[in-house]
Amino acid sequence: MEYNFNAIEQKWRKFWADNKTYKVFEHPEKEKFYVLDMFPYPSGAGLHVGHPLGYIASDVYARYKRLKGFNVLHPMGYDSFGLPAEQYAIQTGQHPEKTTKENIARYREQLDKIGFSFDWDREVRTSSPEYYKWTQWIFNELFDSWYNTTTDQAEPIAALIALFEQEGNATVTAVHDHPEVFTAADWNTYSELKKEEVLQNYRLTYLADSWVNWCPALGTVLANDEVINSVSERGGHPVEQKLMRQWSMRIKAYAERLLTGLNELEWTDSIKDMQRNWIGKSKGASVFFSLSQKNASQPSIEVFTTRPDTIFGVSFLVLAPEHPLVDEITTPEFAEAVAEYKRVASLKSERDRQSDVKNITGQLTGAKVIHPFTGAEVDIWIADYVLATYGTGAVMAVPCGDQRDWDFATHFSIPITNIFQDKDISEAAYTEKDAVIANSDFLNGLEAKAAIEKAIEVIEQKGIGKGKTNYRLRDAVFSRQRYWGEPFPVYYQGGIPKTIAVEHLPVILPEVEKYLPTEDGQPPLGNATVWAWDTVSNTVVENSRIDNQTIFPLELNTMPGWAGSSWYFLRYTDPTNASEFASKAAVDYWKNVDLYIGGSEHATGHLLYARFWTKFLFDRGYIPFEEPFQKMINQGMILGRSSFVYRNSEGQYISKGKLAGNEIPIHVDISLVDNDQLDIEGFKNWRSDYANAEFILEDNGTYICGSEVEKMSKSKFNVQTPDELVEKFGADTLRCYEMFLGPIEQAKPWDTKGINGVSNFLRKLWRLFNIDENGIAQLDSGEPTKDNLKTLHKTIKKVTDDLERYSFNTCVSNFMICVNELTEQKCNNKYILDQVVIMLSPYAPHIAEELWQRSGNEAGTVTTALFPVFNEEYLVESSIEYPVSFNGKMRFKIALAATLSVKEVEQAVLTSSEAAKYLEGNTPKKVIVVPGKIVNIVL
RNA sequence: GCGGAUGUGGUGAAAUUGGUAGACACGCCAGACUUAGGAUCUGGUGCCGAGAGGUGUGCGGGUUCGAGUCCCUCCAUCCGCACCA
Repeated sequence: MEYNFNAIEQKWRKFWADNKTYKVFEHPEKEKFYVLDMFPYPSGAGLHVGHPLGYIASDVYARYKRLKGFNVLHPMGYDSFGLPAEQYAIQTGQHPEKTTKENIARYREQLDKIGFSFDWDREVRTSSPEYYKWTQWIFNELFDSWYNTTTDQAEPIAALIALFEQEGNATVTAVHDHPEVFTAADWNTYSELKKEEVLQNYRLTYLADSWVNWCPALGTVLANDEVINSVSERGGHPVEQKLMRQWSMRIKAYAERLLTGLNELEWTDSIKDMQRNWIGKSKGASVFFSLSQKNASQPSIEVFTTRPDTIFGVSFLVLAPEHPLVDEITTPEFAEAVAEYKRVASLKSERDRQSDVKNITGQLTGAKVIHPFTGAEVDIWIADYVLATYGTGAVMAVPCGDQRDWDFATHFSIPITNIFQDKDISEAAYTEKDAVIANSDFLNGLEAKAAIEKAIEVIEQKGIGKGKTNYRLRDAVFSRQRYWGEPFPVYYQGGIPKTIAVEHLPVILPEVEKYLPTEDGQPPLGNATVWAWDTVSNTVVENSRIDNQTIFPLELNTMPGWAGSSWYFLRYTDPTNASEFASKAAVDYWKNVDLYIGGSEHATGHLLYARFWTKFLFDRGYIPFEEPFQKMINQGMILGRSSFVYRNSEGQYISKGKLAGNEIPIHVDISLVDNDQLDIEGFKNWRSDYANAEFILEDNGTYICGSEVEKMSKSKFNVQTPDELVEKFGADTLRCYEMFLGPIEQAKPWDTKGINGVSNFLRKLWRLFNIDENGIAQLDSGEPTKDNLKTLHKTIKKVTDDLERYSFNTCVSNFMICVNELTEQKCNNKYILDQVVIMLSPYAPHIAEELWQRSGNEAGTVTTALFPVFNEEYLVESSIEYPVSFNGKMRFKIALAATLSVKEVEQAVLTSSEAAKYLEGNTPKKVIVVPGKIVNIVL
C-alpha cells in the first residue's frame, strides 16, 4: 500500500482537532516547559516558506519535550493591531477589524495545514477587547507606580504621595524629572493640578512634552526608522522635529537592570550586544559651569562628560539647539542668527543630523560661562552635533581629546589647549586614555584612570558637580496618533489625566467615520462622536454630553504596536480570565518562556519592552520572575532562489550555455522552471509579450535558466508558499525539509530541488512497515537483532543529543541513516519500528500517527508515548577499526580487539604488513595511541 | 569607524571535548528493472593525475605527534550601531 500523505494528513488533522489532543492544563505534579514563537502580525500577503521555519522548529521541540514527560505550553496568537490594516482602511474605508479577521483566518488556514501542536484554545489577539482590557490595566499600574532607587524597584504611587505629604521630595530617592525641591508644607498647599504635574515627573508612564518626528501630511508621529532623509518613508512627506505632549514610559528607570539582566539570559551575543549598545551605559561626571550673566533663571549649565580628567582642556561649551536655556542666555546681537540656526536644525530629523557628520555647523550665542578651575570666560555655542536627548543636552568641548570637538574648534578657528604631555594634537585629537595629563593643576602627571577619579573627587568637594552614570536609553514615547491600537484608559478632568478603574475596563475602541486625523489636527479618535467618559455611570457616552462636571473628554491617542506584545506570553497561561490578566496559579506554574523562537529584528524593540514590563510586573508582585524569555533562538531568513531568462538586443531568449555576455537577465516565475530547465510553452503563455518569443537553446534542445539567491518577493517571482508544497509533498515532508536545510539560525536559500530527498526518505520509512492491501503493517513481533538494536540506539543517542542542542538539521540526517540501515537490515521488527516512529513523531507527526496505528497501537497514543531511552550496551563493539596515520596523515585502517592495551595496539600496528610499507625499515620517533580513536606514527 | 556573526565539493551541509575532512541529501555520471514514474534498485562522484601518488576547510603565519576546530595577521560577505560627550 502506497504512502498517501494527503489522505493521512487530513485524517490526523481532524483527529487532533476532534480530540483536542494538544490542549494543556496546569499539572502541578508535572514539570512544565514553555515553548513560544514570536507573535505574528497577520499581514494580507499570507505565509511564505520562510515564515513557518521557526514555528516548525518550536513545534518539533515542543513535541519532543512532551515525549520526554514535560507538560508543555505551546500557544499561538496574533499581534493584530497595527499600521498595515489601518492604511488599508484609509484607502478602502473597510474597518480594520474586518480585514484583520480575514487575514487571521487565512493565517490559521495556512498554519493548520502544517500540523502544529498548538493549543488553539489559548489563542489571543491583541485587538480583542478581552485582551486589551489587561493591556489597559497594565498601563494603569504603570501610571500608579514610581521607581524607588533605594529599594531598586517600582512601588505604588500612593506611598510616594504619603512621603511628599510628610517630608516633601528632598529625601525621596526616585527616578524622576523633577529638579525642584519642595517641602511637605509646599506640597500640601499645591493645587490638585500642580500636584499632578509634579507626580507626572515620577510616574512610570507620564504625559510630557517630548521631541518627536512629526509628519504633518500623515498627521502622525513617526518612529526614527520611518523617516529617511528628512521625509517620511511612506509618501515622501516632510518631517519636522516637534515638541508634543505625549505619553511616555519611564523605561530609563530600568536601564541598569535591563543591562545586568542580560548576563543570565541564553541569547546570542549579537542580540545581547545590541541591547547593551542601545542602553548605552557610560560613567563620568556631571559638572555645572556658572553663567557669567547673572540674570538667567538658572545660575549654571550642567554638562555630562566621561572625561572629567580633561576639564582643563575645555575651550568652549556647546548646547543642543533645543536646549531650554538657549533663548534665555543668547545675547541680543546673536539672537537673530541663533533663531535661524534653530529653525534650520528643527527641519532635520535626528537621523539626518547623525548621517550628516562631515558638515560642521554651529552658532555662537554670545553667552559665556566661567571655568570652575581656571576662572576663564568660555564661549557658549549651539550646534546640532550635540543631541538634546542625551545627557543634559550640553557638552564641555575639549578639542585636544575629542575628535568632534577638535573638528569643531578647527572649523571655527577656536584655540585648542593641549593638556596631554608629549602628544601631538596638530592633526587630530588624542583620544586614547593612556596619555599623561599636563597643564592641569592638581591633575598633572596622572593618567586618565587616576585623573578621572581625582577630578570627580575635587569636583564633588567644590560642589560643582558629581560622579554620574549616564544611559543612552531614552524614555519610550507611548502615544500614537492612530486609530487601530489600544485606547488609553484615560480621561481629562480640567487638564488632569485620570485613569479609569479596572472594573470599568475595557475602554472599547470607538467607531469613527474615517480613519484619518481630524481637520484641526487631532488624531483619528477625534472623529468619534461617542468618546467621552461619564464618571457617574462609568461608561463611554456622546461627546455632546461633556460638561466637565461628571462627563469628560477621553484621550485621543492610541497605544503603539509594542504595547500588546510586551506581555502576551503571560496571557497564554490563562487566556480567558476575565477578572485578572492571568491567575496567580497559572503564572506561578507556567512561569516564563523556556524557549523563545523568532527573528532577530526585534532586538531593541519588542525584546527590550517585554523585558521592561516583565520586570515591572515582578516588582509589583504580580509574577514570580524578572525575565520573560530565558533561552532564545533567532531563526535565519529563508531566501528565495530567483530564476532568469536572458534576452539579447534582437529580442531573442538565450539559454544559459549560449550566452554571449551582453544579454539582459529577466526574472521568470519559478513555477515555470524545473531544475533550471524552462517550461518553454509555459513561458510563452505566461505573458502576452512572450507569446512569440524566439529562443536559442542548448544543444540538447532545452532552455537552461540562470539563478540567483535573493530575498523572497512577489516582484522577483521567487515566492514559494507552504500551501503548494503541502499539496505536492505533504506537510511532514515540508516540516522535515525545512529542518533539513541547515542550522536554524543561519540564513539560507530555499531550493525546492532538495525536497525530493526528504520525500523519498518518508516513503522509504513507509515501506519498512510492509503494509498489506488491507492496510495492516506486517511486522515481526519477535526479538530484534543485534544490528537492529545498534542502529536504534545509535539513533536515539544522536537524536537526543542533537535536539538538546537545537541542531534540528542533523536529526533529520540521522533519521535518514537509521531508515537506510534498517532497510538494509530488512528490519520489520515491531519493537524497533515503534521506537523509531516515536522518535520521528515530532518531525513528521502525521505519518507517525498513521504508522503507529497501522502497527496495531491505539490511535493517537504516539503523542503521549515516552521518548526512547539510550542504552550504551547495544553500542559496545568487540573490535575497533583504528585509523593509522603517519605524521598526521591517515594511511590505512586496521581492525583490532577492543580489549587491547595501548602497548598492544602499538605493537600490533607496527608489526602489521601495511605499516611496513610506510615505515620503509625506519624506526618511528614516536607512536601516539589514543585508545579507541586513532594511532599516529611520527617518522 | 565600532560591535557581532559567517567563510568547508557543482549545491544545502556534517564533523558536539584538537584525533579518519566532506556524514546525510540535492545534482551529476554509468547501469538494472518496467504498470514509463517527480517510482525503485546498484555502482561512482572534493580537486589534479592514466596511475602510483599528490593536494585540499577564505589568505598568510604559529602552537601541536596531530588543526576545519586553538593563537596571531589579513581578506570577503552579512547583520547591527554610528557625532552618545
